[in-house]
Amino acid sequence: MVQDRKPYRREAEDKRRHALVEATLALVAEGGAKSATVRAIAQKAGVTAGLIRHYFQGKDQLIAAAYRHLMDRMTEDSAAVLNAAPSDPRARLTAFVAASLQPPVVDPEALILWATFLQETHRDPAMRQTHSQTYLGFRDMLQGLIAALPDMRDAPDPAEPRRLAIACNAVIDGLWMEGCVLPEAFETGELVEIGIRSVGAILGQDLSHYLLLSQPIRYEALMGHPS
Amino acid sequence: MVQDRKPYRREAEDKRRHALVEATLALVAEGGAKSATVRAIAQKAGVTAGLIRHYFQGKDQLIAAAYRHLMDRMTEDSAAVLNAAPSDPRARLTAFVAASLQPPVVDPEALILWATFLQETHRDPAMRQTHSQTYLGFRDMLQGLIAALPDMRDAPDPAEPRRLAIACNAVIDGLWMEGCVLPEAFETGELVEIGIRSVGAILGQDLSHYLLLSQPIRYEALMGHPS
DNA sequence: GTATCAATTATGCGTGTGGATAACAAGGCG
DNA sequence: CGCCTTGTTATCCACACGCATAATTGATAC
Repeated sequence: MVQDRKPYRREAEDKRRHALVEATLALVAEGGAKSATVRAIAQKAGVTAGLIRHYFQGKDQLIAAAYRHLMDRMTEDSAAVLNAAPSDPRARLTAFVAASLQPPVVDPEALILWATFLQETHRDPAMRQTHSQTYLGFRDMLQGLIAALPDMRDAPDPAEPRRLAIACNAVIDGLWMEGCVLPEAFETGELVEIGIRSVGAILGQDLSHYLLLSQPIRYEALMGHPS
Repeated sequence: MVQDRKPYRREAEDKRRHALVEATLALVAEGGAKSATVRAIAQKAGVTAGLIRHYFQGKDQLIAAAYRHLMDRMTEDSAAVLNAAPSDPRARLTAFVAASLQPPVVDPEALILWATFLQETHRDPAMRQTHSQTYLGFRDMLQGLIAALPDMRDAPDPAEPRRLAIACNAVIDGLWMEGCVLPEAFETGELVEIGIRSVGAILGQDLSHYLLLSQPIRYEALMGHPS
């Protein structure tokens, strides 16, 4: 009756928390919220279930941490695009929009993660705040790109840039969403073309010429895939 | 030891199925998918849990029926707008867009329902088909409204109406979404104004003048509220 | 009325869940 | 080398879940 206990290594707190968060994202991405049980998460992270309560107050807190982690990385990657983009404001905006509507970002798993956490937004104030911050951060970034456009100097209404950013953000979100759910319903590059033309129409600019210069950002590494 | 059994009435199959579906939607709307247990659904419908299996093969089938019911009613109400709308194509389109971006339609509960069922879309083929049919139905309706516009006769590309419908649909979806999640982040009428202007910009038309004629559709009665 | 049938309730089962607690061992330190 | 801290495992618990099945009762027909 010799009990062979599972051998283990002691790891740094950061590493363990990170592994648990990644496991949570992976499970939610592949099977929805109901697949992310404490036991499944622990198994995927290579530990036993009890360890979760050693690093998090409960499962809810782990879920919240996973959401925060996901959103932080999305924001980081979005910001990274701006750093690597060319100097022409129109090309930068075009690259940004195009990147958001291509396969790495447009990913069925990404939508599942997003929809899952969005539900919690309604009840959990912390989740709600995370969503709010992330959304506004992304939109502000977009607004900055728009404001840098040459024809945006003479704004009749000071609130105009905000409205334009909201509108362009909506187009991107809507196209991204359907591209994730029904990828087979759109031809390759169709969403990008529609997105660029729509954003251009809203802003009163023709951005089609800058499409060739755009390159996709690596936006999805964080979407439930191990980094 | 007299067992007082719960008194009950025998009801028509339609009525019972409908009550169970409504109870499911209400529970999902207020507490997410995890709140919609068979026992909770039965209690809200005024019956006992066992009855669910008498009318549905299992919980999954009940969920699928609820999703289908929700989408069918959304489509019905959307179509109803077209019947009651004025004859001017621009006014019709404007009324349609405006109705989709106002409080009755823009509703936090609506988003929760939508996001919850959207998750299942990834795994359940029946759910996926329901989504696909509903999305395309809505978009085709929008495309019909766009095609009726006076300036849409001379289309250089036969695929152009489709692209425009996809783009306008995306704007509406994106604005609807954020209006549901962060209602306090937008002023009254702001989303409608942005939506109308954006759709107009995409279509190359100025629809602002027709905004006064628009009236909201009663779109939300189906969103988890008892009809 | 009373027999009949099915709609509905009541009860129980096996499983899996999140959480609590005790036992253990890995690695640092003297 | 041996102790100690604590990261980690192992075990248990109370509960809720979906599902199956038996018992009952409301309505209908004759």
